[in-house]
Amino acid sequence: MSNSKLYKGSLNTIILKLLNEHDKMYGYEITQKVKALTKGELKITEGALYPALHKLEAEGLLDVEVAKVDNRLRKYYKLTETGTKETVTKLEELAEYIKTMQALVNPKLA
Amino acid sequence: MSNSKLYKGSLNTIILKLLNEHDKMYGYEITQKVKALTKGELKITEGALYPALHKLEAEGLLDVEVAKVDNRLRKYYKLTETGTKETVTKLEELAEYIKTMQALVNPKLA
DNA sequence: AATATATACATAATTTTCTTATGTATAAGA
DNA sequence: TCTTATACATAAGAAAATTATGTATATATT
Repeated sequence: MSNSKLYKGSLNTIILKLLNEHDKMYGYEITQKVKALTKGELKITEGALYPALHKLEAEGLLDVEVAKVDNRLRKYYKLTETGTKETVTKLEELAEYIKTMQALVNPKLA
Repeated sequence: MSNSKLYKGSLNTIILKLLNEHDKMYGYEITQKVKALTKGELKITEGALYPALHKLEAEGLLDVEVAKVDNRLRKYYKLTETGTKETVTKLEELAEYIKTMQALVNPKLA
C-alpha cells in the first residue's frame, strides 16, 4: 500500500547489510525481514530480489547453499570475503549519500 | 571522480528543492549549485538534468522563461503552484526513505 | 592568433534497476 | 475445498540514470 518506492540502487545495500548481520538468509526470509524492520513500509518484490541475489552471487559477493526444509527448497545466501568488504563500502556510500542529500535538502544544518 | 552515483529517483527531489529555495534557476546553474553544495561529491550530468527539467515542465511542476545573457541562451525554471506542493511531498518522501534506510542499516538506533 | 576551458543548451543510445505480471510447487489454515 | 503462506523463478515493460555526442558563444591561456 504505502509502498514508498525503493530508491533505485539501494536494494543491494539492503541485502548486503542484512546478510552481514544474520550470517545466512534465504530470499523469502529477506523480504519478510525488510517488511518487519520497516513496519511494512518497504516491500521488496520478488522480481527485484531474486535477480539481485543472482547477480551478487555471479559477482562473487555471495555464496549460495541449497537446503530442503519441509519438502520445500530454500537457497541460503551468505557473504563471501569480497562481499563483506563490499558491504562496508556500500554502507559508507549510503551514509555519504544521506549526508549529501541532507546538505542539499537542509543546507542550514550542513 | 568520487562521483558517488546518484540514487535513482532523487534527482527530481534535488531540482525541486533547489528551485524552492532559489526562486528561479537555469540548468547549468543547478549543476554548479549541486557541485558547490556537495563539495564536488555529486555531479548532475546534463544527460540526466535536461530531460528531467523537460519532464517536470511537461507535468506542470515547472514554468520556463527564456532569457539571453551575454548572447547566450538561458532557460530559467521556477516552481508552479503544483510544483511547490509536490516539493513538500517529495521532501517528506525523502525524509521517510532516509528513516527507513536507517532502520535497516542501523536497527539499534531505530 | 590559436587553443583550451567555461558556459549553456540538447538528444540518442545504452545500461541499470526497478515494477508488474506470470509461472511452478508445497504446506498450512479456514 | 479454497485461500493464504512459503519458496523459488523469469519475462516484459518502465523509469531513470550514464555515456557519448552535438551545437554554439565567451573567456582565459599559450
